[in-house]
Amino acid sequence: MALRKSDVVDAALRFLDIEGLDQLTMRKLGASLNVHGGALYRHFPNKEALLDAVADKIVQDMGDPLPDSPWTDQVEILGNRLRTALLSHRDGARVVAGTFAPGVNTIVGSDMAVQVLCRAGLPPAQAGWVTFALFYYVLGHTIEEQAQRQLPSDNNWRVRNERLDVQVSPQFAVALDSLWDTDPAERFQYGLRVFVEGLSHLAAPSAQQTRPASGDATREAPGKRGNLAR
Amino acid sequence: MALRKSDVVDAALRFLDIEGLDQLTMRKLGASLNVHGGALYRHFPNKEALLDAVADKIVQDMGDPLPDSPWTDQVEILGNRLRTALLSHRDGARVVAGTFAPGVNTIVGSDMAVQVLCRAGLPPAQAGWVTFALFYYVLGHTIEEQAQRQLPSDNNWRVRNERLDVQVSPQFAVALDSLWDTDPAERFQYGLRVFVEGLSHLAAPSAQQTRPASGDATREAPGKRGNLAR
DNA sequence: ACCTGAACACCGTTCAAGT
DNA sequence: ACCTGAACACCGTTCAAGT
Repeated sequence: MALRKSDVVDAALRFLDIEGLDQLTMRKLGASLNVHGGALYRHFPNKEALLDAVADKIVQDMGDPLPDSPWTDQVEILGNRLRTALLSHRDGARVVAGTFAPGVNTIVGSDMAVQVLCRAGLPPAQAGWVTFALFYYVLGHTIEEQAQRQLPSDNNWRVRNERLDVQVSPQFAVALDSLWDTDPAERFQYGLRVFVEGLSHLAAPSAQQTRPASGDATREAPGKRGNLAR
Repeated sequence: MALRKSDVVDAALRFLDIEGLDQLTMRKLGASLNVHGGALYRHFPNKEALLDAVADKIVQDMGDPLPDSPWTDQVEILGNRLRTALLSHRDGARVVAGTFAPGVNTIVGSDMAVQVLCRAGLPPAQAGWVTFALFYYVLGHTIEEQAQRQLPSDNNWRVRNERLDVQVSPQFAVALDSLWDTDPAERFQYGLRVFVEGLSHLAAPSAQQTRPASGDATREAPGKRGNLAR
């Protein structure tokens, strides 16, 4: 039979979809390949390395060529691409979040994001920081999506919140409800757009400096955007 | 002696600072309280509930009153406050990220963020989405900060990247270096500002509509998602 | 009510021995 | 080279029994 690394990764992905990350143990994964758990250590030094390989396979399409669109669209495409990749396997987001050592696909994808952001006018260092920021947003959002998807419907924030008997503002109550009533994709899109909107103002020299680029946040003169308060 | 819940939480926080999350087991935590591991189940139904309580204690100051500043500053203050709270205990970010059931302090803090964003002009639902987006960013950034802090210096992305022998762009190489050369606080601040900048343009009706406020992102660039549609 | 002692049902990982 | 079988050193959790 002679198992290959890729066989183990494929089996792990299949196992993930059926049983979920919490059930994925070396013994059970081995059993799904008609092999003892210990045998997997011929192919991976430990479970972490195995999951790193699984994570990198999950994000394998991130580096696909981008359409020749405005950079704002390209950033949104990358964000959506990552979300789609994470959602395409059960607990995919948690697996990728737990990655310790980035793999080839992760690096290629990040590189692509950095380049898009540089073309948008960001210095390379800042492009890197922003790439991570976007990554964190997508990961966090998708982890929550996948957690919510597997939750019994009587076990949500709203209910918990009531049980804890905390006084919350009416706005917060509405906000909480919207987490359960609104399509996750729409929520995701909104956050992504906020980010891109901020970038388009900080990255473009012409539109820059509506606020100081650095310095103490508390220093700024009040009232600049006071007209928004209602 | 008669242990209280708060004694256990305090001991867990102390244990965390000394040994880290990976070493925190029920047996060892019990031992640090001169008690067997099983005894902790008189105070918490399971380890998860215990860690939830620890997480909520970590973010206990989030709801402190905010200065009467512009909402942009208030958002940045909340972000910095959360980061500071997470950094104040070893593996604090990972503990909070693993929270299943939000506690009182988490709810109060979120509520505060939602209200700030509503005053900025966002509808409550969107304010909630944005609050989560900010939360994800801070968590992700801080988890990475704390991971980096505990890493041997020969074990970073740059080195890994070379070992994997992936071709990366010169911009990406610079970006990677900056992750190790730049003060994490500065990187954090930058991402926060991008976010706030985006908000200040999406939340204010007057400054809005530099891009469509809603709609399908795919609409602007036809065919771009063909590779994602599985 | 709170804790001990001991067990149950697992883990990840290692390694001599087989093929 | 790859896998088995069995062990090692742990886990979280439960529960009768003690105090």
